[in-house]
Amino acid sequence: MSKPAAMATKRAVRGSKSGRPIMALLDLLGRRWTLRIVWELREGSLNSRALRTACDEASPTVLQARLSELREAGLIELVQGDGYRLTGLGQELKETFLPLHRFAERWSRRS
Amino acid sequence: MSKPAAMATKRAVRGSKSGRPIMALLDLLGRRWTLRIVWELREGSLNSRALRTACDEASPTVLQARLSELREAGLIELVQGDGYRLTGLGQELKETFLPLHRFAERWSRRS
DNA sequence: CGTATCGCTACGTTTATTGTAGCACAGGAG
DNA sequence: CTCCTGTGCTACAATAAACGTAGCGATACG
Repeated sequence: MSKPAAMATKRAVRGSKSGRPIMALLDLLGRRWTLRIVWELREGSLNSRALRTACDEASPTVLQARLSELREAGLIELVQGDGYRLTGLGQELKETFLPLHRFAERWSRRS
Repeated sequence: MSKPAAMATKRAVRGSKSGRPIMALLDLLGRRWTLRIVWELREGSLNSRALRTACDEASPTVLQARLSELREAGLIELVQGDGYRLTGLGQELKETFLPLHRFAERWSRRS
């Protein structure tokens, strides 16, 4: 019980010295597996095990860390018996990312 | 020529085992400073020093690494006498991110 | 030449991530 | 009740990534 999982209480995200929300957001999303987690939850909820499988068996240590951060950020939530899922805010973020899918296709065909 | 330049040409990005472009893209963007660099270049070109200043004095080591990766990915380019700037593809990516700015404002007002 | 700026790199220290193992807790049989 | 099974989550040593400081070679200008 060394870490109550919510000890940070919205601690300033790394690199967000400017105080601008966009910087804090870019910093949060610029951590390993964060974007991936949001992406994998785009179609519905996944429990922690399924999420781990979806994320190429990422180590549970960092995965739990990211899940805690995303929960603190109010982007995902843990629902009993249903696993993790995007919150309303998370859904909005997801919508922002959907065009990324199409872009990735064009990008993969770069010369 | 310390950089072999042989590794160029679209080397597999970390975590892109699936081969899906979106995974490679999410992985590329999920590295420290990558999103930030694209963001800082959204309004025009910046040389390496100015970019470093814009990115909260991030260490040049990782900054150069990200710039190399982004150049390999064809998202940015280095123009003599003008510094780094987004390529056409990079501009497309930027367009995808613009809604993120507005979202960040809503997100920062979360309860 | 001396100076200045550019893109970029070396290298030792600090921080983040990985991989393996396992915990506490909650249900559902038997 | 006890024995399973699955869940969210954590410990901990090893590895990889990022940091911070310093400085390189090349170029340009006086």
